[in-house]
Amino acid sequence: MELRKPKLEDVAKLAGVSRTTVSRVLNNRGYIGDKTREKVYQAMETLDYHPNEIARSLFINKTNIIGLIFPTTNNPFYAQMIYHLENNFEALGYKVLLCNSGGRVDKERAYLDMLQRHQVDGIVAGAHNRGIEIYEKTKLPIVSIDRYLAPHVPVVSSDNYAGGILATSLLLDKGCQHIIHINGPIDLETPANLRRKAYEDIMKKNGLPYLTYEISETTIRDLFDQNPHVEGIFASDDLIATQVLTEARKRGYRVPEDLKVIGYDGADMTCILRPELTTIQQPIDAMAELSVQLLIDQIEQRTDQITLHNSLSVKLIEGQTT
Amino acid sequence: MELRKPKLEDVAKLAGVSRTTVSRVLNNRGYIGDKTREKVYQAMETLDYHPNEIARSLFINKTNIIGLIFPTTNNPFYAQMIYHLENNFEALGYKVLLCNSGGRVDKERAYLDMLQRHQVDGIVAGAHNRGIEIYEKTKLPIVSIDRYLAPHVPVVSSDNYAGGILATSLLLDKGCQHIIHINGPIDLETPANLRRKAYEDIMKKNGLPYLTYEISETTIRDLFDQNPHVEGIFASDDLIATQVLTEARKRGYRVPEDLKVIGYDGADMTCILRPELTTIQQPIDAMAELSVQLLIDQIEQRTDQITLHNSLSVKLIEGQTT
DNA sequence: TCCTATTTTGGAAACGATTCCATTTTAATA
DNA sequence: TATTAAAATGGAATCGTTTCCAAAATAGGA
Repeated sequence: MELRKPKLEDVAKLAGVSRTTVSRVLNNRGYIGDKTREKVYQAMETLDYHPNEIARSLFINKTNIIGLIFPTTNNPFYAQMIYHLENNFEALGYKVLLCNSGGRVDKERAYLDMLQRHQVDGIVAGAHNRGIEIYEKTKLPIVSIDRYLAPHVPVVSSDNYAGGILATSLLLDKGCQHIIHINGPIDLETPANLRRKAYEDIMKKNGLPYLTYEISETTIRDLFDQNPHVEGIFASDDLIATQVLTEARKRGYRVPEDLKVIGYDGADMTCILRPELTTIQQPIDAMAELSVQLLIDQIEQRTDQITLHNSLSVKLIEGQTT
Repeated sequence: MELRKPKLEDVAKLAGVSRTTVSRVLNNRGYIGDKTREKVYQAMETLDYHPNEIARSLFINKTNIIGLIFPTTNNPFYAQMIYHLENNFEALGYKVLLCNSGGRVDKERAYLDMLQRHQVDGIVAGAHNRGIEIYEKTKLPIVSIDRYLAPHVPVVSSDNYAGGILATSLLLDKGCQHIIHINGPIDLETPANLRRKAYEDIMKKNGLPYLTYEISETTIRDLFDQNPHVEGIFASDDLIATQVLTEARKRGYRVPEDLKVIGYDGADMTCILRPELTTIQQPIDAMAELSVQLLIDQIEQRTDQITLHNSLSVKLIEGQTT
């Protein structure tokens, strides 16, 4: 009863030709007689034949699959990045295998291993764990988003330092003196570290005290408890900035009169859900596009075209929180 | 110079055993002598051998890959759904191929075809296009999120009708008489239609006029232009609700005094970014988990365990917009 | 009509794993 | 020690394609 999926050989048999001929029709390669081609198409139609891409991949030694490793899709920045990566790859005939590392080193390692076994043609790595040595030794085409992986792996990022300067300067220009920065977890090798450096550099340059909190469950409450007179907060991403806003309103601060807040990322969803938030917007779409380009260049051996460090510029989006 | 990836045969040769033996070590199957196993592990180590999953898949006729078809990852609801789907599948040893249909029928068709060619073990379909006949004829295990696909395809959804009742009732209870509903695009076969039906039913039952707008570029402005005295708005998702809030504030409405707004979905990101929004929360995590369960049941032929219609209950999250 | 170049086709060997079956080696029991 | 069962190993076929090579058919020109 359980009838097998039709294979190329079944098509060949029904059309009365050889496997070779069917393969030629399928791939439009070499010489093919018109009536033969027609017969083959007919046979495919009647059998509802779908070529087995796995068998094909095995032979041609290419899968047209790209691995995407990110901490999570459940975050406006990554969600948008992944969306555009998928779109761009799809347009070029590549499929994407999605891996959520969840910020865990062991998961990232396991995924990396899995992707290699699955013979992916390349990887876009956007997770931020430290100390994964596989990146060093693999010969696989890789592009990294916002993290140094190995000497030969190109990195795509936005200009985090400039973004940090932009954000801090804005708060200073608006008259803030007492400015605090909130950073993501520092054990992750995130680009946020550059944003922080910019903040600290410019505060130093202006002779002002600087203070950086590392985000945790209680960070935001602690910050307000310990610094009731804070005038400006630069959060290293929009989610943190939003939580700051929420807490500030709960405590009766008027924003932007008493307190100014600026975030970072400026993903589409954030801009819709929090249009009033001032933020530094990363060019997510352009970053995705460039990453795809760089990966394809590696896959197709155009290694000469590849610049190792690619930094795209950010943009200030002024809302009503500054 | 360009040295080939080591294959099973290379390992066998180096270890001085047969391919069969190496395969046995690899899969922990059958009898294996201890010293032999050790030799094989050694050889794998020195060669940095990674088994070729493609070749394996071809033989065992299983890929352990699941196709995910959704309109986009760049939306809090889908982003969270995809995140949990991926996590649950990963825990069971499955990988996911991500497909963004972008709401286009032709893309969904193309993806479906691609997934079949790639021999995926199953599909979770969360896109909402009409008239895709492939779902009717394919023998592939499928689970649909929130859409009827074919008689034999199980559907996972939340109780949209109850959600619509809940939302509309709340507005009524809070004293609204003039309540308007905003729906997504009606040419998509979305569950929003049930939410709308609930809204219209209950308004009728209360002898009140009802009015549904279909979302477009200008819908929200039109709505306010044409109904300046609107007291309550029930939006079919949180993004629309947020845009309503933004426009309302721009026009000077006080929320919730002059106007009450309720959304739908209640995704984690939305709750962080818009904590004040009242919404109907779908049990996204549970929906994902159940979908995975239903798909695996099909893949492993436990067809008796499968209920065709699975509706999970929703929850009212009261914020400050009502 | 014959010869050569082009077009059209098919046979068989890959691709890198797994598994069936058979064979050899080792261990256990009488 | 002989006998038998269990443990350990290997050979060859297979999964569904593609491609190399050779052969057959057709067409074109002298």
